[in-house]
Amino acid sequence: MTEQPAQTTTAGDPATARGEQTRQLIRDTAMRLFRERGYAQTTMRAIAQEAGVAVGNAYYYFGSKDHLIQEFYAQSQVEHRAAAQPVLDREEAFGPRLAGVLHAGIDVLTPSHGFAATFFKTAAEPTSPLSPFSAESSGPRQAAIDLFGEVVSGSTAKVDAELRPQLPELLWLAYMGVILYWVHDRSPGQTKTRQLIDGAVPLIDRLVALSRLRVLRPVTRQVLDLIRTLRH
Amino acid sequence: MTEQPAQTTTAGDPATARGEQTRQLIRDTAMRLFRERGYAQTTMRAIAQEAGVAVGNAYYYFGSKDHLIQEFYAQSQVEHRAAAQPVLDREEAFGPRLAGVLHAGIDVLTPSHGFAATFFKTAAEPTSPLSPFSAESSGPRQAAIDLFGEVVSGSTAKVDAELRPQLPELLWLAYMGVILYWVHDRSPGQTKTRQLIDGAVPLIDRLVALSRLRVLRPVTRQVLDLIRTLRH
DNA sequence: GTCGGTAGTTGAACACGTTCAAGAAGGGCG
DNA sequence: CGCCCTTCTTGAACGTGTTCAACTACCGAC
Repeated sequence: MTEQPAQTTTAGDPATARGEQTRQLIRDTAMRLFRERGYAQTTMRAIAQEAGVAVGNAYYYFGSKDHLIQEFYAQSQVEHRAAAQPVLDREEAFGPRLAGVLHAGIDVLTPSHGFAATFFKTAAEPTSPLSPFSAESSGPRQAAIDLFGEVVSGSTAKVDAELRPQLPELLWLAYMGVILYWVHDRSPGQTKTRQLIDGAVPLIDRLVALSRLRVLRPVTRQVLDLIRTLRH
Repeated sequence: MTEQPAQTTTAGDPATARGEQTRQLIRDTAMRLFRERGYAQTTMRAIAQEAGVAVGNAYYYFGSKDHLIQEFYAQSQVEHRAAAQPVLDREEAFGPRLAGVLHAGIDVLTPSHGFAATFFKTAAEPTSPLSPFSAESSGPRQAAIDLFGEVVSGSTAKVDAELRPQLPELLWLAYMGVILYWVHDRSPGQTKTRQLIDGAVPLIDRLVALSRLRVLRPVTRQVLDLIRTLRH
């Protein structure tokens, strides 16, 4: 129990929060138990007990059990960004960049497939702050969209001028689609999801290239108008 | 309490189930309360009390609170089929048929938008029997796919021979996408969803027509191969 | 040092979904 | 009528997520 002997503000940490250690302790314990037992099988009492705090204390830092998921969400986004860096440094063509970033996302999530699947249920609820479309998720979401922005901007691909500003968000949406498939993917090692990425990327690549063609201009515009309308 | 005076096997009903009345009573009560208060706010105790039975009795007929949703699911499918009939009788062209059937689906769901939204959360969980992709849902799902089969088969559209067998399921998938959007649609009267349908149908229509073009044949095949791979 | 206020912590209590052992109701058969 | 078996029904009890009034630890101000 009595660890952290003198506290001494572990150097560098701003004086912001006294209970920051507790917060991280609870978060890390929860993540570990989620991975070990799954989301539903991990009780708040178990988290509290393993972390050595009272159950009410967990609720001081996290509004609900679901909010612990958001923590996972944010953490995964950061890991995804890091895992994508080598790809962004190495690749120049649009297709390989996109494929690399998508694969990197799945790489990061793979160890959590078992419990991440069940948690996406909560993310799907529109009213939940956990929804990837919700205001509460706007931080990680924007970071993810920016990542796909880098996929485009750093590439040699020539993109239709009207499509360009929408493309990062569209790619993020495609990524959400990949994750939705991944969540339901019961093939060993989620091989099918990898096939989905490798199959879909060339199509997206071709589609993006085609969007500049004179003859397809009306269709491109029609699609973009529709998307603009549907955004809130 | 003491209604249904003599029982007398209300003529026509097969002698199958003694408690069929109770089952329907619980189901109807649950649906009403879901609509009135929302899913989360409706407790099993409330359902039982309003139906005039014990709480355990509800569990005799429905494995869980979630299973009551499946009842709603099946019921909606039947209503959708009925609402689509006039469209299928009236329209001949592929586009209007598809648009009509999609609109009919949303028509049926609209009164339940408030609570249906929150329930789709459960449907999104892959391990749940409620998932539209699950084995338990295969009945309603196949019925829905067949409905889109009628959209195609009854139309004057000429469809690529390779695409033809996959098309009904693809259209159903698109319908699932529409519902996903509808669930998140907070515009008054879900107007945006209607715009989505009206905007997407011409695109789908055009895409289906284009699939027959010689030059696009490789792409069509590539897409179809991918889809075949990804199906389980 | 002590006072006061904020931040952090506690665990009992609540409402909920769900389970289950016990019983009641119904009907076929001798 | 009495028996037995299946179907149906009951409500108390369990484990869960969550709340909250009370308490403690810390820290700056005087």
